[in-house]
Amino acid sequence: MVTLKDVARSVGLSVTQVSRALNDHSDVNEETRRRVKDVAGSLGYEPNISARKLVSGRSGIVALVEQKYPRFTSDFLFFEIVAGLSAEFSRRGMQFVLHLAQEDEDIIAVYQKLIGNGSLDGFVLTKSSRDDPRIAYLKGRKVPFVVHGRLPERTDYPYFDIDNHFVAADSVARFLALGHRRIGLINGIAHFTYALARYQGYCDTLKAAGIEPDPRYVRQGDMTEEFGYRSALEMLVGEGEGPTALFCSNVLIAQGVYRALKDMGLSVPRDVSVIAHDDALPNTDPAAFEPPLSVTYSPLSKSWDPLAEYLCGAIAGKPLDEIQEVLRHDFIARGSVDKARR
Amino acid sequence: MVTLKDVARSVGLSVTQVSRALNDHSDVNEETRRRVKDVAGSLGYEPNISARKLVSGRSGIVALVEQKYPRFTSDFLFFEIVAGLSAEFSRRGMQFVLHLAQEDEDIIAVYQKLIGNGSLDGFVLTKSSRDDPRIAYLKGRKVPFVVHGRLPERTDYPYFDIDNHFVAADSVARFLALGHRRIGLINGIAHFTYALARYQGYCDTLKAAGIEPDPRYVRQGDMTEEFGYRSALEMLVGEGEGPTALFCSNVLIAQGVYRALKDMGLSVPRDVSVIAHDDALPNTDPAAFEPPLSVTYSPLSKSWDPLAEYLCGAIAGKPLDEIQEVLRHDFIARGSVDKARR
DNA sequence: CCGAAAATCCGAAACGTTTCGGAAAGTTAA
DNA sequence: TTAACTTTCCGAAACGTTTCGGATTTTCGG
Repeated sequence: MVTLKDVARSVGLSVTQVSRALNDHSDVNEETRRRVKDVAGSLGYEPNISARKLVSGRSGIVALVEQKYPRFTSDFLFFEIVAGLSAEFSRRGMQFVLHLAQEDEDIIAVYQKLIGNGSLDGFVLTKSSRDDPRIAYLKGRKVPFVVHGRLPERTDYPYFDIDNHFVAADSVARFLALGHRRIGLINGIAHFTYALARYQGYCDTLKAAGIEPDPRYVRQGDMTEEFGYRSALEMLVGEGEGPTALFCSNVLIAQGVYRALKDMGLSVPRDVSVIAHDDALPNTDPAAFEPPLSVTYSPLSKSWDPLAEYLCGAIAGKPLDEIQEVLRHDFIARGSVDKARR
Repeated sequence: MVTLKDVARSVGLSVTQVSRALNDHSDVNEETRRRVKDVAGSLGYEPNISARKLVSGRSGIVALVEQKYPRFTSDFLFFEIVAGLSAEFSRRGMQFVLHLAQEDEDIIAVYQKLIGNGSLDGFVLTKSSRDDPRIAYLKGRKVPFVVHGRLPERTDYPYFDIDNHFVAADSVARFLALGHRRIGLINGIAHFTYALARYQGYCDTLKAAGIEPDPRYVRQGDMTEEFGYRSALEMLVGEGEGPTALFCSNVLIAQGVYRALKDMGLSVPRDVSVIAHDDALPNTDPAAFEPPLSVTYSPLSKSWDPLAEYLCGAIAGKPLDEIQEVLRHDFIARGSVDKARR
């Protein structure tokens, strides 16, 4: 292994000055700096992260901790996250690693251990849930982190999120404007913050229009095609009148909804109008739907850059208001929404 | 952060002795060891891995380095690997992390950097390919690693592999025994060692039976359902006689083959016999095929334990012959194979 | 040409752990 | 009682880096 000492000897300087040169400190001659970097490069020097972390507290490594769950290995959304974040941190000269915790482990204990280990600079948290214990814990230990999502009850930490309340509110408002009164919601699992916010947006907008949300028109669960199919079937098959408009929390659900409607001989948008939220994931193209699906559009892939940026900011000690952001979606009108007929 | 010094002060011993107690060295009183561990536990002490690695060379962290590729986020096989390895290393008190390299990075440079960083104890390599440059490099730098697979031309490193030559040879031999002469192979991408070995097994067995392998009956590519479908179609639709038996390198391919045969009005096993290799991945159950699919059975999930074990062995400096293994598959006969009729 | 300021450099300490060599106390054999 | 072990402990050095404080040289205004 080639160390600072080797470089120093080879370039005829002290270890101190070599370190300062490589780290772009101010008091080193420009010509010297160049020479040092050249020599270090040709020697194949790589700073020993353990040593660096030990003395400076910085390792340049951040982690995403994920706990295994049953659907884990088929959750391609998750790997989209890993790939995206990895690229962004890499671009910033940092290392991003995935630490997979076991199903039976206490997640807080895992963080505790990793922090105690002292080789990470910070964490990215995804899938924030109501009363997320991780946030309270990390905040308490003063470890830098950034959250993909945000909690309704506290926001004193770095985060990047889309305006999920508005995602649902916007869609519902559009339905209302077209005369729909029986509007349904097929949402994600209730304890995730994004699902919660969408549910709130859904309820608030209906209430503001003088409509009491009807629990028969609301389903919350795993956002799969199958779940969308089942939910739509249940809502429309039961006695009483089914919804004339449906908001789906992702495109997969909408896929299931389309299939269910087809199976029942109903048509989009004549019988039922549909809007879905589109994360712009690969393998799902709402424009290819028949008819093309109108969406609230907010590519997940736009999150990786700010998430990385804000975590780096948090590590660098930036003030909170510079490392928080809520983004609004775009609405893309296609052919799946029409005025109410029933 | 609570350090060894804190524990030492709290328990009234020297830092040295506390360290030795926690690491189960011999020259510490049993009663003392217990006391030390109690105190360390109640103080929430976690050894600082950076410091440990610096002095002892051991961090307890191993990594899997994967380079991004187009299908990455939908490659659930890969995440099966990550999940499996993670669990096994965790069980051994080690940490397993995933480092995702970018598409445009030179993979050797990535390893070079990670090694220079000096915070990892070793690597797991998957998807070994012909003349895999990673193996030569790691071997040269004397960094511990274990390979999932093995190279035909060199085997002087720790590995775990199944007998891929025999996987194909066994299947082909069974076809031959039933009178088949025109036997096809739908394989994985040619430069991966497992695909290469299976191709060899396929050719060798045919030749031993006096049959010259016919390139029209061989396809090598991405192991997807689509690829299986296309390949079967091409082989059977072209002029001349198509194969009467097909060996598929995984169950997805076989799925495609079944669909192609159905589309062409051919039946399994009357018109074409089919055997596939079954890694026993979730979401694919060969017994549920119509007719049930006969397979060479070798669950991928059995690899994680030996891979972890052998990498730990390599780190501990065990001799090579204790950390190499080639496993043979089981053949499971179901309803997709019959004697040749054409 | 002098003194001060700026530019450039360096030695030594520190981070938290493991380990080497040895010390002190207790035990056993003669 | 003494010599030789055993058992149990400890001080100090080392790993490779960053950083604090100061030292040395160069530059420049007057």
